[in-house]
Amino acid sequence: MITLKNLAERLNVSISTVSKALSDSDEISKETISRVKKLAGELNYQPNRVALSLKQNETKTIGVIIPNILNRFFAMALYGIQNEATKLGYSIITCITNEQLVKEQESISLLSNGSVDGFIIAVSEETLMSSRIEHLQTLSEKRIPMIMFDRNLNDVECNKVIINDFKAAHEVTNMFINRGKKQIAFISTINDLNVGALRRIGYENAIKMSVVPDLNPMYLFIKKEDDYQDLIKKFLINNPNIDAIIAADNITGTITVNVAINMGYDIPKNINLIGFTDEVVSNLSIPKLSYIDQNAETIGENALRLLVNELKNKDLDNAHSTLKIPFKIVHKETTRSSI
Amino acid sequence: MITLKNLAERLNVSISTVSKALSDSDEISKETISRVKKLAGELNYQPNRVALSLKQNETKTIGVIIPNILNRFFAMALYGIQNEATKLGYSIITCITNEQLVKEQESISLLSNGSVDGFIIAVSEETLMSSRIEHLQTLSEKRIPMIMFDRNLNDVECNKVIINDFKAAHEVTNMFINRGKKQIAFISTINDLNVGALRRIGYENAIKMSVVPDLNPMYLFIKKEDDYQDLIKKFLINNPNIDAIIAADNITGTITVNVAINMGYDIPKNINLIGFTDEVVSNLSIPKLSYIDQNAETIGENALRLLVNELKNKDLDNAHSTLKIPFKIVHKETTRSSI
DNA sequence: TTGAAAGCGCTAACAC
DNA sequence: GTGTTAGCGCTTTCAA
Repeated sequence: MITLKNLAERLNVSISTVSKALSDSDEISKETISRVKKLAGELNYQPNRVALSLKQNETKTIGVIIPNILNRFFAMALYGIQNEATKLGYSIITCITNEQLVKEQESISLLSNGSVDGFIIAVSEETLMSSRIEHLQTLSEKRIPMIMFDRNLNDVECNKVIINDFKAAHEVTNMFINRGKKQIAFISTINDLNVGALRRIGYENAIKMSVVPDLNPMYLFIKKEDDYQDLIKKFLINNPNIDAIIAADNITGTITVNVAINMGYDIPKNINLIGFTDEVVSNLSIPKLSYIDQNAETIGENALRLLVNELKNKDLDNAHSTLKIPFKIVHKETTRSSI
Repeated sequence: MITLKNLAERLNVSISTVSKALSDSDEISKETISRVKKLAGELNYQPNRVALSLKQNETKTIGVIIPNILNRFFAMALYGIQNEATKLGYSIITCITNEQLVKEQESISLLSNGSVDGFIIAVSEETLMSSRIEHLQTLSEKRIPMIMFDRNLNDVECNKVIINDFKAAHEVTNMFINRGKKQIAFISTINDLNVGALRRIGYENAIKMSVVPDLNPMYLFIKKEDDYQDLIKKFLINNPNIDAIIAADNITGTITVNVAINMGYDIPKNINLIGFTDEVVSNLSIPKLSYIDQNAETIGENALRLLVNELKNKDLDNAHSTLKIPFKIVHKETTRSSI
């Protein structure tokens, strides 16, 4: 690793001269500047980031804590965060908590020793369920900025980014009602998560507010360890008149299409279907699954932008708010109007 | 952020005394040690990582460069890397190159200024195709240790981790041959990648070496931008006697099952199918796709372990080698013996 | 048993 | 226009 000192020695000038020359200081003569820059170029000098961080008391690095990288939503959010970070000159240290509170606590504690300037966090399922939030409050106390996204905790004071899950579910439910669907079911593997709950409530609310008579909510709640295909099949057998399904997570929609087709249903003629997922997953079923796009990448980008903003205005003590990113309903084949 | 200096002032001792006390130096009296530790505990002192890094000339951070986080293989590998890193006391800075050479160059250049102690890299498609490897050679010159995995370049001298893709494809092809299959097809969206090529060659080789007469390779090569469902359907129509299929990537296997079922095929009776993918994807089709598990997590873990090993023995100039992680053939429903 | 000082690589206020 | 110095937080050698 080549340092300012190395350059200074070779050029027979002082370290500070080199430093100033490299930053085009007008204290330094044109000639010296070009000599310095020439050598720096030749030797491929790069300022040592660690020394800079120590000096400036900022690392230009952000800690990203996510529960599960195999979940496409988080993977895409991470991609958005990463991209925006690069643009703004930041690096990302990622920690995957695997939905465990302990790992989340460890990661945050590990990184809040000056390793990062701030955090972007989607908390683990365990954290949501247990409401253990001391590790997050510690960050506030230490005045380390943090943004939460997707999995938000009301009791933690910070800026947050989500999509309007309630509205999304509400809207598609109403769409089904307007299409004259009478038995609209709701399938979820994530009822324990707040996003899962919001989607469920949006659905429920639309059903209950409807003026259509005899409209009742129908649920299939699945646990992570269950056999999805099996439970969905049984659910369809037990409820043969279902004519629309909303899948609250990013995978059961696809599985439901496959199961229903396999049972001989004609989709979308017999059943309209929509999931909360994305383009790639949509292509994994025949017919292709319609979906509510959660704009994960946009969520990530916005989370990062908000955080960098906070870092730049650390002195100002702004009030916290929650940014709602618009969702997008993408009609593929499972909601083709059968009229 | 609370520092040694803070502690020293409060305790009316010198900074070095505090430092030594915290590391249980026997130069310091028991009493001082306990006083120091008590206060440090109360104030929740954590040594500043940046200062430590500068002093020790190591960051305990590793740069991980991967092409695409939405690819489950890389996501799982990252998870393995991350986990093992935490165990060994390292952090991970992730860069996603989105399969672009430029981003790969930028990421590496950005991080090779002392930000990380070493790299774990799966190069981008563009890098593979263009064979532009200066940015990787720079790392060797700078003596920054690096491990490559999955996407390996022969011209880059470093330790590498892969699965034996050739053998895996060879083995399943032979399995199909032994089952009496006569028209064994190979579908791939990744023929441009070396893993893709290795799988193809393993398949070809098994076909060619076979003593069964009239056995010929049959290919469907798909481009990323193509409509997968459509091309696969046409392929099946044009080759109605296919009785076995190997899907070289982690997604076309599932799509092929769905397309074939949709066309009225009975699987696995008419066609045996296997993909290079994982458990979760396997569950997205009916019948469930059999697959070759690439042990992505294990690959990641091993890559990290190798790298840390190198970091610990930076002086020793070991020869480089390629570690082959065993694959696992997981028989689900699409290879159920139809006999 | 404790403290002073140097130094990791860098910037910046302040001399000269 | 250039150099000296101090200091970011830490460890470690050497001195007291």
